Amino acid sequence: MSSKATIVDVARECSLSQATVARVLNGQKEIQVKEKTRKKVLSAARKIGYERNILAANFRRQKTKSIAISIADLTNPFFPELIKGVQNKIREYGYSIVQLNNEWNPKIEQDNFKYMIQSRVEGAIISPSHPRSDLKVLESLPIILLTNSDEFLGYDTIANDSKGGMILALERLFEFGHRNIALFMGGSMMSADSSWRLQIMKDFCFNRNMFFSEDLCIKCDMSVSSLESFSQARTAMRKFLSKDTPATAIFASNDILALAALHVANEKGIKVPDELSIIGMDGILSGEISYPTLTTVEKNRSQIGSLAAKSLIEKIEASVEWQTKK
Amino acid sequence: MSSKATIVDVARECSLSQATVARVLNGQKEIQVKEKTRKKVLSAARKIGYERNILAANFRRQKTKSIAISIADLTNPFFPELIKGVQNKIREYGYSIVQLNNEWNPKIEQDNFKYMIQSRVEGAIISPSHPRSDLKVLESLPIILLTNSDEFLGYDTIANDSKGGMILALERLFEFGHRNIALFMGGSMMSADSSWRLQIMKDFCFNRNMFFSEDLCIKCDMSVSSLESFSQARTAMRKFLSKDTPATAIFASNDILALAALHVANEKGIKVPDELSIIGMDGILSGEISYPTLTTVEKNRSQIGSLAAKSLIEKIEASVEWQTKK
DNA sequence: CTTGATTTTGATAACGTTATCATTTAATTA
DNA sequence: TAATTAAATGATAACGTTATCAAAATCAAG
Repeated sequence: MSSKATIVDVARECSLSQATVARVLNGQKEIQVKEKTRKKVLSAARKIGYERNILAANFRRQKTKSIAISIADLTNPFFPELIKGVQNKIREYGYSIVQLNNEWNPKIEQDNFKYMIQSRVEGAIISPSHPRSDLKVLESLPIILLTNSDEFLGYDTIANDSKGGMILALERLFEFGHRNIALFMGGSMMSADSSWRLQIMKDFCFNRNMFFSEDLCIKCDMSVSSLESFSQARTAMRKFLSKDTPATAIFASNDILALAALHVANEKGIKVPDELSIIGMDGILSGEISYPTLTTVEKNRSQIGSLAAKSLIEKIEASVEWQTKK
Repeated sequence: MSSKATIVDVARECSLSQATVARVLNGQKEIQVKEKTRKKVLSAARKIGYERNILAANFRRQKTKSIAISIADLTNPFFPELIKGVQNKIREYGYSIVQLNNEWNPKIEQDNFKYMIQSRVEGAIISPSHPRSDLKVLESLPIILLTNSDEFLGYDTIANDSKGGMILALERLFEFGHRNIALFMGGSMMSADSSWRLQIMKDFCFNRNMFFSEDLCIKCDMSVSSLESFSQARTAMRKFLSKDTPATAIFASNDILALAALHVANEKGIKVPDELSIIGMDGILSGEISYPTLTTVEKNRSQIGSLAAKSLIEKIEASVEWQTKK
């Protein structure tokens, strides 16, 4: 009994055609209806307790006013804030969000992509689970990628300037007198992530006549849960320290790695930053909470999110226009 | 051109009625169709590239095979893992998730509730933004609450045994010889949270002839972002310490508070746990990452999530049966 | 006041599925 | 084999909205 009143009932109630009623109630462009009739319709609708049946509307238009966000792992502290940014922006446009996780599993990721198509989301923001994620199922769907990998050149992409951020961090460390900087890198083995980071490091060292060696690089798989990553990173860090490194500073490509380094330093009694400087990247909560508070290159994740959302919506609306013109 | 083939096209292709085709393709209970015709249908469907139009199906059945999950703030480290638990469980049943945040804002929460109804989710898992959250819009919807507040007595509720956990922590501290235990409590001012915690504390102290005083209680609003909570909690902690407390241990009702206490202790040069024991509750990542690693009463959030999901689905399916019987 | 252009409203056909009931076919029993 | 029951399939009507086009009302201009 609750929400059974339809547009037809409203039409009967106010003695107008259902077409006119629909024009008033579907909230589209407010065109082609007199103020007087609009009011008549609205009051009638309120009177009999009409509520729009979104399912019917979605069906008829074959659209959902929703977008998808595909990420690897919601528990990775990088993502929630990003999603929040998307949500806040998207609300302005009246879209809703379908949030999908793939647990770093390409199979699940593909399933999620298929689900997006089937459920007729109008666009998607995608953080590829790895550099070769297959996006061809989505070819007809407006998408924005969150990545700074070079593997997705044909696509619209939004990401922080990780390269710039990294150089910024290195320069800072250099200023403070560090001449032996270790590079703590994340990214899965499938990832091309490490190569450009390594290159930047090499260039940076070369330009400043600094010592560089592969021995100053620590690698650690990140395509697992954050807690596991943290644990693996600590192991890597312990191994690194056991080799009696000349490094006086560490740049880590993300905060989890940096915090692992910090944790190991603490447990070995190495004073940070006096004996060892550590600088991370992301700006996650755990970094703020740690003691000493982690120095980091802040990525404004919420802003990335809202930017991605904005771009996507624009892309969606543009493609709609294009279709109607055709 | 892509997914335009309908059930009617498939019917034509395999010379069967659309009813039969539907029976095969809608994936419901696999009843009433011969293996031979099933194959015929499936191959025809594959041949012409049929894809089920979920929007049409949703419309016709006035259902979405989806549930909502309403929380205050996704960036609160408590929730992502919980949601993950829900997602994993829900996948088994073929439902999808609509995740809604309210930023601790009752107004937004109400809007979200309305949206749930409008978008015809089949059920909801709700973490009320505060103890007086108004649920009456949802009266016809199967819901499961995530709370241990007494304010929601009529509802199905799932939560960790916070009381038990608290007592466990206090007993542990007692065993280690602590006789002056401070209570660091969160929860918004609207929250009834503090009262039962206080009561437990009083009882605990009374039973063991321990000293108890309101001076051993620290309060801090938690209905803001985690980072802000952390910051406010540090302020509260500093104030507490400035009063030269006899406390040798602190039980905090969640990890953010505990970590704030730990952080302040670190900055004041107070050795944890030698000079001050701190025990938290939740088991968030930041606690694992902090140094020293935070002692805490672990809440299995993923398990709560999957349990809530399971209960909800059962409730949904039960209510469907009930409706069809009627 | 006519005529033509423009705005506003009305009538009605989809959209693709599921649900209901009727019908046919197969299986079971006498 | 006929009669009865059960299983499988077919025909068709919704579901509530939006979209299309036709009709009516309004407005502008001659």
